[in-house]
Amino acid sequence: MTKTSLPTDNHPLRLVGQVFRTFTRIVDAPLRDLGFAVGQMPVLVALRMNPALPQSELARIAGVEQPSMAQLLARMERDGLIERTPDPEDGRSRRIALTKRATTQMPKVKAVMDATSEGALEGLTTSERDMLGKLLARVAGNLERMQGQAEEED
Amino acid sequence: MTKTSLPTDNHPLRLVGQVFRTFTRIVDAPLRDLGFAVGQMPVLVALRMNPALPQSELARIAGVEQPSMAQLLARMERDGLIERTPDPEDGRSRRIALTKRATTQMPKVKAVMDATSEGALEGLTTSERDMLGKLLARVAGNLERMQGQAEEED
DNA sequence: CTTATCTCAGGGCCACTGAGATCC
DNA sequence: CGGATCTCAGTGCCCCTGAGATAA
Repeated sequence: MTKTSLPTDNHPLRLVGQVFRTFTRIVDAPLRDLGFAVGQMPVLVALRMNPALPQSELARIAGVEQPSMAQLLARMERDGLIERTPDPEDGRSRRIALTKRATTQMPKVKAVMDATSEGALEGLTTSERDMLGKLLARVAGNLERMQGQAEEED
Repeated sequence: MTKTSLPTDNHPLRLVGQVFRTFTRIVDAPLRDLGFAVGQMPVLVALRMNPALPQSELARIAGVEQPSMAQLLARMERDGLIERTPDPEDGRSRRIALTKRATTQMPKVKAVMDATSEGALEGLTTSERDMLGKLLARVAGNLERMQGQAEEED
Protein backbone atom coordinates (compact mmCIF):
# COMPACT_ATOMS: atom_id res chain seq x y z
CA MET A 1 0.00 0.00 0.00
CA THR A 2 2.89 2.37 0.12
CA LYS A 3 3.17 3.82 -3.33
CA THR A 4 4.34 7.41 -2.93
CA SER A 5 1.05 9.13 -2.54
CA LEU A 6 -0.72 9.77 -5.78
CA PRO A 7 -3.87 10.66 -3.96
CA THR A 8 -4.54 13.63 -6.13
CA ASP A 9 -5.39 12.07 -9.43
CA ASN A 10 -6.95 8.81 -10.15
CA HIS A 11 -8.30 10.48 -13.26
CA PRO A 12 -8.21 8.11 -16.14
CA LEU A 13 -7.66 11.35 -18.00
CA ARG A 14 -4.10 11.56 -16.78
CA LEU A 15 -3.49 8.10 -18.12
CA VAL A 16 -4.97 9.09 -21.44
CA GLY A 17 -2.37 11.82 -21.74
CA GLN A 18 0.40 9.46 -20.84
CA VAL A 19 -0.75 6.84 -23.33
CA PHE A 20 -1.06 9.42 -26.05
CA ARG A 21 2.38 10.91 -25.48
CA THR A 22 4.14 7.57 -25.25
CA PHE A 23 2.38 6.26 -28.32
CA THR A 24 3.31 9.38 -30.24
CA ARG A 25 6.93 9.12 -29.19
CA ILE A 26 7.16 5.50 -30.25
CA VAL A 27 5.54 5.96 -33.60
CA ASP A 28 7.28 9.21 -34.46
CA ALA A 29 10.62 7.84 -35.66
CA PRO A 30 9.36 5.10 -38.02
CA LEU A 31 6.76 7.45 -39.49
CA ARG A 32 9.40 10.10 -40.03
CA ASP A 33 11.51 7.54 -41.86
CA LEU A 34 8.56 6.97 -44.18
CA GLY A 35 8.17 10.72 -44.70
CA PHE A 36 5.11 11.20 -42.51
CA ALA A 37 4.28 12.75 -39.16
CA VAL A 38 1.87 11.85 -36.40
CA GLY A 39 -0.24 14.97 -36.80
CA GLN A 40 -0.98 14.01 -40.38
CA MET A 41 -2.81 10.84 -39.50
CA PRO A 42 -6.30 12.34 -39.36
CA VAL A 43 -5.77 13.88 -42.79
CA LEU A 44 -4.45 10.64 -44.25
CA VAL A 45 -7.35 8.63 -42.91
CA ALA A 46 -9.87 11.14 -44.18
CA LEU A 47 -8.32 11.27 -47.64
CA ARG A 48 -8.06 7.53 -47.91
CA MET A 49 -11.78 7.27 -47.34
CA ASN A 50 -12.62 10.23 -49.53
CA PRO A 51 -10.06 10.99 -52.21
CA ALA A 52 -10.68 14.71 -52.71
CA LEU A 53 -11.75 17.06 -49.95
CA PRO A 54 -11.59 20.81 -49.48
CA GLN A 55 -9.39 22.28 -46.80
CA SER A 56 -12.33 23.48 -44.75
CA GLU A 57 -13.70 19.97 -44.52
CA LEU A 58 -10.36 18.58 -43.39
CA ALA A 59 -10.13 21.28 -40.74
CA ARG A 60 -13.59 20.36 -39.53
CA ILE A 61 -12.76 16.66 -39.37
CA ALA A 62 -9.49 17.21 -37.54
CA GLY A 63 -11.13 19.72 -35.23
CA VAL A 64 -8.66 22.52 -35.86
CA GLU A 65 -8.97 26.03 -37.25
CA GLN A 66 -8.47 26.62 -40.93
CA PRO A 67 -5.08 28.34 -40.77
CA SER A 68 -3.81 25.42 -38.69
CA MET A 69 -4.94 22.98 -41.32
CA ALA A 70 -3.56 25.18 -44.08
CA GLN A 71 -0.18 25.08 -42.43
CA LEU A 72 -0.29 21.33 -41.93
CA LEU A 73 -1.25 20.86 -45.57
CA ALA A 74 1.54 23.20 -46.63
CA ARG A 75 4.04 20.96 -44.89
CA MET A 76 2.47 17.90 -46.49
CA GLU A 77 2.59 19.52 -49.90
CA ARG A 78 6.21 20.50 -49.35
CA ASP A 79 6.93 16.85 -48.51
CA GLY A 80 5.14 15.59 -51.59
CA LEU A 81 2.27 13.92 -49.77
CA ILE A 82 -0.68 15.86 -51.14
CA GLU A 83 -1.69 17.88 -54.17
CA ARG A 84 -4.04 20.83 -54.34
CA THR A 85 -6.09 21.17 -57.50
CA PRO A 86 -8.62 23.89 -58.29
CA ASP A 87 -12.20 22.96 -57.60
CA PRO A 88 -14.06 23.22 -60.92
CA GLU A 89 -17.29 24.03 -59.17
CA ASP A 90 -16.03 26.64 -56.72
CA GLY A 91 -13.33 29.12 -57.60
CA ARG A 92 -12.52 29.79 -53.97
CA SER A 93 -11.79 26.22 -53.08
CA ARG A 94 -9.15 23.67 -53.91
CA ARG A 95 -9.45 19.92 -53.65
CA ILE A 96 -6.88 18.12 -51.57
CA ALA A 97 -5.76 14.68 -52.69
CA LEU A 98 -3.00 12.26 -51.75
CA THR A 99 -0.14 11.99 -54.19
CA LYS A 100 0.68 8.67 -55.78
CA ARG A 101 3.79 8.44 -53.64
CA ALA A 102 1.80 8.97 -50.44
CA THR A 103 -0.79 6.43 -51.52
CA THR A 104 1.95 3.92 -52.20
CA GLN A 105 3.43 4.45 -48.77
CA MET A 106 0.12 4.23 -46.96
CA PRO A 107 0.24 0.47 -46.33
CA LYS A 108 3.57 0.88 -44.56
CA VAL A 109 2.16 3.70 -42.49
CA LYS A 110 -0.80 1.58 -41.58
CA ALA A 111 1.52 -1.30 -40.70
CA VAL A 112 3.46 0.89 -38.28
CA MET A 113 0.29 2.14 -36.65
CA ASP A 114 -1.25 -1.30 -36.45
CA ALA A 115 1.84 -2.95 -35.05
CA THR A 116 2.24 -0.31 -32.38
CA SER A 117 -1.45 -0.49 -31.52
CA GLU A 118 -1.23 -4.22 -31.25
CA GLY A 119 1.76 -3.94 -28.94
CA ALA A 120 -0.09 -1.42 -26.83
CA LEU A 121 -3.09 -3.71 -26.50
CA GLU A 122 -1.06 -6.81 -25.81
CA GLY A 123 -2.52 -8.97 -23.10
CA LEU A 124 -6.01 -7.54 -23.45
CA THR A 125 -8.72 -9.96 -24.46
CA THR A 126 -11.05 -9.21 -27.32
CA SER A 127 -13.82 -8.26 -24.97
CA GLU A 128 -11.50 -6.04 -22.96
CA ARG A 129 -10.48 -4.24 -26.12
CA ASP A 130 -14.07 -3.85 -27.03
CA MET A 131 -14.88 -2.50 -23.60
CA LEU A 132 -12.00 -0.04 -23.75
CA GLY A 133 -13.14 1.21 -27.13
CA LYS A 134 -16.71 1.67 -25.98
CA LEU A 135 -15.77 3.48 -22.79
CA LEU A 136 -13.40 5.78 -24.66
CA ALA A 137 -16.05 6.51 -27.24
CA ARG A 138 -18.42 7.61 -24.51
CA VAL A 139 -15.77 9.84 -22.97
CA ALA A 140 -14.99 11.30 -26.39
CA GLY A 141 -18.68 11.98 -26.90
CA ASN A 142 -18.95 13.77 -23.57
CA LEU A 143 -15.97 15.95 -24.38
CA GLU A 144 -17.23 16.83 -27.85
CA ARG A 145 -20.48 17.90 -26.30
CA MET A 146 -18.71 20.03 -23.70
CA GLN A 147 -16.63 21.68 -26.37
CA GLY A 148 -19.70 22.45 -28.43
CA GLN A 149 -21.36 24.07 -25.45
CA ALA A 150 -18.30 26.18 -24.68
CA GLU A 151 -18.37 27.55 -28.21
CA GLU A 152 -21.92 28.79 -27.86
CA GLU A 153 -20.97 31.06 -25.00
CA ASP A 154 -19.38 33.89 -26.93
CA MET B 1 -26.26 13.19 -41.83
CA THR B 2 -22.83 12.64 -43.24
CA LYS B 3 -21.31 11.31 -40.02
CA THR B 4 -17.57 11.49 -40.37
CA SER B 5 -16.97 8.34 -38.45
CA LEU B 6 -16.84 5.47 -40.87
CA PRO B 7 -15.58 2.67 -38.69
CA THR B 8 -12.56 1.80 -40.75
CA ASP B 9 -9.99 2.11 -38.03
CA ASN B 10 -11.35 1.10 -34.74
CA HIS B 11 -8.15 1.27 -32.80
CA PRO B 12 -8.90 2.46 -29.33
CA LEU B 13 -5.67 4.30 -29.86
CA ARG B 14 -7.29 6.66 -32.29
CA LEU B 15 -9.88 7.47 -29.69
CA VAL B 16 -7.18 8.09 -27.13
CA GLY B 17 -5.73 10.77 -29.37
CA GLN B 18 -9.10 12.34 -29.89
CA VAL B 19 -9.91 12.36 -26.19
CA PHE B 20 -6.56 13.87 -25.37
CA ARG B 21 -6.79 16.63 -27.94
CA THR B 22 -10.36 17.57 -27.06
CA PHE B 23 -9.61 17.57 -23.36
CA THR B 24 -6.58 19.76 -23.94
CA ARG B 25 -8.57 22.19 -26.03
CA ILE B 26 -11.25 22.49 -23.36
CA VAL B 27 -8.98 23.10 -20.38
CA ASP B 28 -6.58 25.33 -22.26
CA ALA B 29 -8.51 28.59 -21.96
CA PRO B 30 -9.40 28.45 -18.25
CA LEU B 31 -5.88 27.35 -17.35
CA ARG B 32 -4.43 30.17 -19.39
CA ASP B 33 -6.67 32.60 -17.51
CA LEU B 34 -5.11 31.31 -14.29
CA GLY B 35 -1.62 31.73 -15.72
CA PHE B 36 -0.93 28.06 -16.41
CA ALA B 37 -0.63 25.77 -19.41
CA VAL B 38 -1.56 22.17 -20.04
CA GLY B 39 2.00 21.00 -20.53
CA GLN B 40 2.89 22.20 -17.05
CA MET B 41 0.57 19.80 -15.29
CA PRO B 42 3.11 16.98 -14.80
CA VAL B 43 5.55 19.47 -13.29
CA LEU B 44 2.92 20.94 -10.99
CA VAL B 45 1.80 17.55 -9.77
CA ALA B 46 5.38 16.44 -9.14
CA LEU B 47 6.28 19.61 -7.27
CA ARG B 48 3.16 19.52 -5.18
CA MET B 49 4.11 16.08 -3.96
CA ASN B 50 7.79 16.89 -3.58
CA PRO B 51 8.51 20.54 -2.99
CA ALA B 52 12.07 20.76 -4.35
CA LEU B 53 13.35 18.69 -7.24
CA PRO B 54 16.24 19.04 -9.65
CA GLN B 55 15.56 19.64 -13.31
CA SER B 56 16.88 16.24 -14.32
CA GLU B 57 14.38 14.53 -12.07
CA LEU B 58 11.48 16.54 -13.49
CA ALA B 59 12.60 15.64 -16.99
CA ARG B 60 12.65 11.99 -16.04
CA ILE B 61 9.18 12.17 -14.49
CA ALA B 62 7.68 13.95 -17.46
CA GLY B 63 9.49 11.64 -19.86
CA VAL B 64 11.16 14.40 -21.87
CA GLU B 65 14.76 15.33 -22.60
CA GLN B 66 16.52 17.82 -20.37
CA PRO B 67 16.57 20.76 -22.77
CA SER B 68 12.81 20.35 -23.27
CA MET B 69 12.26 20.52 -19.54
CA ALA B 70 14.68 23.42 -19.21
CA GLN B 71 12.65 25.37 -21.73
CA LEU B 72 9.37 24.53 -20.04
CA LEU B 73 10.79 25.62 -16.69
CA ALA B 74 12.11 28.81 -18.25
CA ARG B 75 8.59 29.69 -19.34
CA MET B 76 7.27 28.83 -15.89
CA GLU B 77 9.93 30.95 -14.25
CA ARG B 78 9.16 33.81 -16.61
CA ASP B 79 5.50 33.50 -15.61
CA GLY B 80 6.34 33.49 -11.91
CA LEU B 81 5.30 29.90 -11.25
CA ILE B 82 8.59 28.42 -10.09
CA GLU B 83 11.85 29.44 -8.49
CA ARG B 84 15.30 27.95 -9.01
CA THR B 85 17.60 27.97 -6.03
CA PRO B 86 21.17 26.64 -5.91
CA ASP B 87 21.51 23.15 -4.53
CA PRO B 88 23.73 23.42 -1.43
CA GLU B 89 24.96 19.88 -1.91
CA ASP B 90 25.72 19.95 -5.61
CA GLY B 91 27.07 23.00 -7.35
CA ARG B 92 25.89 21.82 -10.75
CA SER B 93 22.27 21.49 -9.79
CA ARG B 94 19.46 23.80 -8.86
CA ARG B 95 16.34 22.94 -6.93
CA ILE B 96 13.01 23.75 -8.53
CA ALA B 97 10.15 24.85 -6.30
CA LEU B 98 6.71 26.33 -6.80
CA THR B 99 6.34 30.01 -5.97
CA LYS B 100 3.87 31.10 -3.35
CA ARG B 101 1.66 32.52 -6.06
CA ALA B 102 1.59 29.22 -7.96
CA THR B 103 0.86 27.30 -4.78
CA THR B 104 -2.02 29.65 -4.02
CA GLN B 105 -3.48 29.14 -7.46
CA MET B 106 -3.15 25.37 -7.41
CA PRO B 107 -6.59 24.66 -5.95
CA LYS B 108 -8.21 26.55 -8.81
CA VAL B 109 -6.12 24.62 -11.30
CA LYS B 110 -7.16 21.40 -9.68
CA ALA B 111 -10.80 22.51 -9.76
CA VAL B 112 -10.63 23.12 -13.51
CA MET B 113 -9.02 19.74 -14.12
CA ASP B 114 -11.43 17.92 -11.84
CA ALA B 115 -14.52 19.55 -13.27
CA THR B 116 -13.48 18.78 -16.83
CA SER B 117 -12.60 15.21 -15.90
CA GLU B 118 -15.93 14.77 -14.23
CA GLY B 119 -17.71 16.09 -17.30
CA ALA B 120 -15.73 13.72 -19.49
CA LEU B 121 -16.67 10.74 -17.35
CA GLU B 122 -20.31 11.69 -17.03
CA GLY B 123 -22.63 8.78 -17.37
CA LEU B 124 -19.99 6.20 -16.47
CA THR B 125 -20.64 4.18 -13.37
CA THR B 126 -18.02 3.81 -10.69
CA SER B 127 -17.13 0.35 -11.87
CA GLU B 128 -16.90 1.51 -15.46
CA ARG B 129 -14.52 4.28 -14.44
CA ASP B 130 -12.50 1.78 -12.54
CA MET B 131 -12.42 -0.56 -15.50
CA LEU B 132 -11.36 2.25 -17.84
CA GLY B 133 -8.55 3.22 -15.49
CA LYS B 134 -7.29 -0.33 -15.20
CA LEU B 135 -7.36 -0.99 -18.92
CA LEU B 136 -5.58 2.27 -19.65
CA ALA B 137 -2.96 1.48 -17.04
CA ARG B 138 -2.24 -1.82 -18.75
CA VAL B 139 -1.96 -0.11 -22.12
CA ALA B 140 0.33 2.53 -20.64
CA GLY B 141 2.48 -0.21 -19.17
CA ASN B 142 2.76 -1.97 -22.51
CA LEU B 143 3.80 1.24 -24.23
CA GLU B 144 6.38 2.11 -21.59
CA ARG B 145 7.88 -1.30 -22.05
CA MET B 146 7.97 -0.92 -25.82
CA GLN B 147 9.63 2.45 -25.50
CA GLY B 148 12.24 1.04 -23.14
CA GLN B 149 13.03 -1.71 -25.60
CA ALA B 150 13.35 0.70 -28.50
CA GLU B 151 15.93 2.70 -26.57
CA GLU B 152 18.16 -0.32 -26.12
CA GLU B 153 18.49 -0.80 -29.84
CA ASP B 154 20.95 1.94 -30.66
C1' DC C 1 -23.53 43.51 -49.61
C1' DT C 2 -22.84 39.44 -47.01
C1' DT C 3 -20.82 35.03 -46.54
C1' DA C 4 -17.53 31.39 -47.40
C1' DT C 5 -12.96 29.87 -48.50
C1' DC C 6 -8.44 30.35 -48.39
C1' DT C 7 -3.85 33.08 -47.68
C1' DC C 8 -0.63 35.84 -45.15
C1' DA C 9 1.62 37.59 -40.95
C1' DG C 10 2.85 36.97 -36.45
C1' DG C 11 2.97 34.70 -31.90
C1' DG C 12 3.35 30.80 -28.61
C1' DC C 13 4.25 26.08 -26.94
C1' DC C 14 6.59 21.91 -26.68
C1' DA C 15 9.62 18.60 -28.42
C1' DC C 16 14.30 17.44 -30.46
C1' DT C 17 19.70 17.43 -31.46
C1' DG C 18 24.27 19.18 -30.95
C1' DA C 19 27.74 21.93 -28.70
C1' DG C 20 29.52 23.84 -24.72
C1' DA C 21 30.36 25.33 -19.50
C1' DT C 22 30.77 23.91 -14.87
C1' DC C 23 31.13 20.98 -11.10
C1' DC C 24 31.63 16.06 -8.87
C1' DC D 1 40.26 12.50 -16.77
C1' DG D 2 35.36 10.74 -17.31
C1' DG D 3 30.53 11.62 -16.12
C1' DA D 4 26.61 14.36 -14.55
C1' DT D 5 23.99 18.60 -14.73
C1' DC D 6 22.55 22.39 -16.80
C1' DT D 7 22.75 26.24 -20.60
C1' DC D 8 22.77 27.93 -25.26
C1' DA D 9 21.69 27.82 -30.15
C1' DG D 10 19.12 26.21 -33.74
C1' DT D 11 15.21 23.41 -35.84
C1' DG D 12 10.61 21.60 -36.51
C1' DC D 13 5.74 20.89 -35.60
C1' DC D 14 1.28 22.23 -34.54
C1' DC D 15 -1.92 25.33 -32.70
C1' DC D 16 -3.91 30.04 -32.32
C1' DT D 17 -5.74 35.03 -33.60
C1' DG D 18 -6.28 38.82 -36.70
C1' DA D 19 -6.26 40.95 -41.19
C1' DG D 20 -6.84 40.61 -45.83
C1' DA D 21 -7.99 38.77 -50.99
C1' DT D 22 -11.18 36.63 -53.91
C1' DA D 23 -15.17 34.25 -55.38
C1' DA D 24 -20.25 32.63 -54.51
